[in-house]
Amino acid sequence: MSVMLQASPLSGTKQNAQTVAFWPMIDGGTHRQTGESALAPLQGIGATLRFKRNAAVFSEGDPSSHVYKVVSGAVRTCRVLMDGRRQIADFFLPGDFFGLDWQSEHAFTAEAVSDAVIISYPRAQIETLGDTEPGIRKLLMALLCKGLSETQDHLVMLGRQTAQERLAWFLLTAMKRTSSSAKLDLPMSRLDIADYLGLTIETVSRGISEFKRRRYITVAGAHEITVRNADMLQALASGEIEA
Amino acid sequence: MSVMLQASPLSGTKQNAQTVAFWPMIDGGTHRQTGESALAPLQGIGATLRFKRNAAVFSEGDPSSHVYKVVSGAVRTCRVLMDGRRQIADFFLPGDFFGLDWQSEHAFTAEAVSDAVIISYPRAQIETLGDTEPGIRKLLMALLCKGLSETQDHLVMLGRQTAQERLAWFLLTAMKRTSSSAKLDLPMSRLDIADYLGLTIETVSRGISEFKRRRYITVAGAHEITVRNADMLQALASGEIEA
DNA sequence: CGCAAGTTTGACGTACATCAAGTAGTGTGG
DNA sequence: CCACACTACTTGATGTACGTCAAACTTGCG
Repeated sequence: MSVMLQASPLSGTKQNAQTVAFWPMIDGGTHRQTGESALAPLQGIGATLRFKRNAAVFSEGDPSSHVYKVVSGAVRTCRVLMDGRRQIADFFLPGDFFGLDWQSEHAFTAEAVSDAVIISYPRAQIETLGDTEPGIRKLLMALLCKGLSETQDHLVMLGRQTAQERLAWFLLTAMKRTSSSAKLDLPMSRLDIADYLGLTIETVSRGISEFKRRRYITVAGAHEITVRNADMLQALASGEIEA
Repeated sequence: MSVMLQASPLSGTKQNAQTVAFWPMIDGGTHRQTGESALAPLQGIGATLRFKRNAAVFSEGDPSSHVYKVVSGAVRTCRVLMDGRRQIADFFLPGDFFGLDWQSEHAFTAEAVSDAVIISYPRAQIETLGDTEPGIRKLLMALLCKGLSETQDHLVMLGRQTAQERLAWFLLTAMKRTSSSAKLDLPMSRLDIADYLGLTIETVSRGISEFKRRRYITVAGAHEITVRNADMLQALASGEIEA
């Protein structure tokens, strides 16, 4: 079982990629991906890695050698244009798989949003497993379909929604993902949210302040947001109601 | 073999879904999707359908019962918000497969951009074929990955590019898709382009006029655009150069 | 030919970006 | 525990790219 696959490119400390899971946990609970039963075959081929905040799990252009699963913390996939503009494609929370965009090379960079523990599965083994295990195949298909579907929703949002609508959509999506409790603990910064929604940090901040004023949400410490009126956010996000 | 699966919802004429392919053509040439060899198993399970311009192949919310392949003409997948705002997710040209977003229900509506001939394959049969034929499985996976990858590129464009950059990106993408000849015959209207790029029809038109002025392109009859300076378009699209 | 649909061009408005201060939070060392 | 610094977030003033409204022009089909 291989170790030391990754080193931390940003932080000066050297405590990355140190632990190997003997029996990596496969199922973190009831999360985004479908069909998470019958994953026993994945047991034993995963290595546990640790990443500090902002460390890269893989970079755009790297050969896509592994599939990853978040155990704790959070991960973002993003692309940075030459002049520094950045677009975040997705966030991944505990239980989520990522890195299966799978075109021989990664098209996006994956970074830890917060300190994170991640299991990596070698792509080659996943692929051969898929040939014999229909469950694995089904899972991969389901994950890809779900990813495509979510990316398409994201696309519509970026193409046609106003700043307020984007923000409402973001909060509702976050609720759905985190066991739909009204109390959200957002691991990402305002800048991350802005780059996910195709906005600036200032516009995100103003939007949140406006939602506070209208009592749609309450905020405690910038990363803890409680949704008080999901119906109004839903109406906003769907365009039933304007600004 | 079933016939009359679809009726034209828009046009008054009644000449839809009339032909059944005895041996449907599978490979329209060298097009977008990868691994188009070993598709013999698909032979014989496809039905040929005809659609008039703007007719729906399937609608958002319909059960996703089939996978489709464009034979001639072009197809768009789009979503319309309550107030009429529309976002086009993708265009499909001859040889392209679509409708495999495959989440039990279609998340987007598919419509013919121009009069089109399309082959439909029943999803159930595709799925059972996938269990026995590794080639089919690989193809589905490859198509999904390609779709995801392209959607992600689209996402970055919508989130972070200016109008001019979007337009340059669109023309370059169109070139790559249509055998990379410099002479493009765009089947879609300015409105379609606008809704694909997250812009208005006026902004698209102004952008094209500007490209004409700069001699990056020449235009004949609005649907025929010839790229004269792909390098400049590339520089614009990638952000090397501004407006 | 003649109309209708599609496209281009112009004048003007606005939502969001940019620039620029402030004001929390968060971690570190005394 | 507090002082300090640093980063993150908020708020305000101003600019601008693109949207909106409106009118001409072009194209293609009956």
